Amino acid sequence: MALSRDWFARDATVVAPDLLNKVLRVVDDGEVASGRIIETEAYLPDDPASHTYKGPTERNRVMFGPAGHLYVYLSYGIHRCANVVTGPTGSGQAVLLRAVTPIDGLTRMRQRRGRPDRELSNGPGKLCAALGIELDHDGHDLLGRSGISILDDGTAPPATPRIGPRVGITRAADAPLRFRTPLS
DNA sequence: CATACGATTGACT
DNA sequence: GTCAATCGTATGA
Repeated sequence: MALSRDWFARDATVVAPDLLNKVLRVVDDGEVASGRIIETEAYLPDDPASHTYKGPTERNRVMFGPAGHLYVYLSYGIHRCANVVTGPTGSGQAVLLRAVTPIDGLTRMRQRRGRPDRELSNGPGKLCAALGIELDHDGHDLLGRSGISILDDGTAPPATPRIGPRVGITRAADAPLRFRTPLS
């Protein structure tokens, strides 16, 4: 079932671990691709590592908008990274989706990625490529009936998620804001 | 206007 | 393990 606006409007440090085991689904022209979220990272207000740290800009405007929307940006001029906007409107926080395990649309994912199954969607740029998330999706409402959505299929989040430092950033990298489902 | 850099990935030694 | 690719954004002249 779909998640509510209030569910997303909680603090990023709460939403990030709660997103684990939720299903990220992309419907494009009737074609479905989906995966179970297994790794996330929280980006907070007044977080030196967050894109919102220096205030609103053209790129990060979605992060200052209402929760439950998708923030997509171009990373290293090549890759796309997808985030879920969280918290009160205007607070500028989000959760980065770092990895999913494929559920539906495996054939299309292999086609898009051209990599071994293990590397289909085990990274923030990889999952966007595998699921077909584009820069056009920046600002997309996850509660809408079309396109990209996040669903609860009844699988509970892990009782004890593995928590660690964030990855691939240069500032405040030591903050324990990275959440991952323990290996089965 | 000019330029340095990044919430990454994939190829290569 | 190391390192180049690649370009929008931010920052400074």
